[in-house]
Amino acid sequence: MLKNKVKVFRIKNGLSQKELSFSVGVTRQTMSLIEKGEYNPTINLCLRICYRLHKTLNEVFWLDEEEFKHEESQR
Amino acid sequence: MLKNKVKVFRIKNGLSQKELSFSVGVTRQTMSLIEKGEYNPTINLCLRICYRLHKTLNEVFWLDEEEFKHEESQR
DNA sequence: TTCTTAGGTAAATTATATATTACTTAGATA
DNA sequence: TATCTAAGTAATATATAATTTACCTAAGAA
Repeated sequence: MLKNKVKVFRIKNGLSQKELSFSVGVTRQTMSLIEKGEYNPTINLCLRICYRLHKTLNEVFWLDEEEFKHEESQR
Repeated sequence: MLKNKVKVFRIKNGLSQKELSFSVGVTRQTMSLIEKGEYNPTINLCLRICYRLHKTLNEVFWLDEEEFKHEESQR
């Protein structure tokens, strides 16, 4: 399951959904769905969001799934 | 412009396109286009690729654009 | 020669990210 | 009472990520 901290970092940057979404070139509705975790955004958009929030991909997006909690399970 | 090091890390892990793509649940064609930088994959797929290659998002994907080379230009 | 693997690519299709429009609630303010 | 901003959400439409099928080249092995 895809997790993210967009909302937390957006508020820390003093931005509204409207401001952040305009700043990265998407609609407020899209940003709302991303924050709620109901979207699987493209990496390009994720990078634009991260740069705007002065954060890195690793800090903002991650997968929270059993299969990924044990990195050596495959291979 | 979206850049990535998928091909480099895939080879370092001793994987063919076929093996990596099957391992993360996409087709070989999709992986080929991602490696060539002609796709803007979803963050979920990027994360699965990274975990499979034992790398982080920050190590594999980034934007190479003028507007993102100067982080303080906006705001 | 033939056969297999690895990889590039193109066309058509499907799935889904994103946009558009619009309605809603809640809080702050005049 | 308005009126404004912020945010959630739903329906429909559009753009594009990803699939499917198929063809190609190159290299190595039988």
